[in-house]
Amino acid sequence: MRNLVGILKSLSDETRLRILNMLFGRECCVCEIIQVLDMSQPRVSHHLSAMYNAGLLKMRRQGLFALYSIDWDGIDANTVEIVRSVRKGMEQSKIGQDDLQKLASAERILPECARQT
Amino acid sequence: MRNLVGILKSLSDETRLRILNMLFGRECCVCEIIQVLDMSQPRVSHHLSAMYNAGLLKMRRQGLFALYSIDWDGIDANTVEIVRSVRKGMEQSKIGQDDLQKLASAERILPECARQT
DNA sequence: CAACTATATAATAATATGTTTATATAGTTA
DNA sequence: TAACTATATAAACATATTATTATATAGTTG
Repeated sequence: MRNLVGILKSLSDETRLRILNMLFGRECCVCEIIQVLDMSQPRVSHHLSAMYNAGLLKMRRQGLFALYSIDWDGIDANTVEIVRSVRKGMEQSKIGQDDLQKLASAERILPECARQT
Repeated sequence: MRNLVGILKSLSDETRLRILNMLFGRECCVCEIIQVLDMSQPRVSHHLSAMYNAGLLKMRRQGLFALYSIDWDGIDANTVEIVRSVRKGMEQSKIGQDDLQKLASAERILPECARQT
């Protein structure tokens, strides 16, 4: 049950639901999430850590990039159902739809890096 | 989506999951919940209000008693699924099982009232 | 290896949430 | 209606969560 509370806690935040929504579609790197949400890097990293620590996400490195995705194999059946419900909820929301739209054109570089190219 | 966050927030607390678990079985009055959880009356009332305000619970009065129950008709399909998952999670937990056991022998009187009988 | 990039972490400040204590209210009963 | 009971609410305090700012680290490239 402690675990269940932990999962629910890690999901009870708007920013985290938006991140999760992005990850339903595909693996994302931190800078893509930063661009879509238009939030500071530490803020995004912090929320990713929270979901990672709750056991919701997994991460792999690709060079400098940290690629996050949903850890479908690591979560139990109950959690899967909760996460699926969140997905449905986000699909119906304007902000969730907009985020996915933006994600489609996001790039794996920070705005600053883009300037220097 | 705001609503979804609200639902998840109202569920991301151990005490509230325990209360919800009790309400899966049947309508409960506040003093029964107080007895089972062994918590102060304002504390229990506060958590009930939180779930009530989130739209998860409904309440009816029976004399002095306030009877709370899950508002199955008031919550949307997605929320129903989340709540069902919570139920499964609680069924598997020791504390959830113990609470239901205690609830079976709880009475609609506060310990203080009992003494005076 | 020096400079750089993407990300993480620590420290701090801001905000929200939960708990307790005290008090109010709605309904009951003598 | 006065005393009582079950519950709600408000105020004050304690704790937890989130955001920001600053700094560290891991990996890359010249």
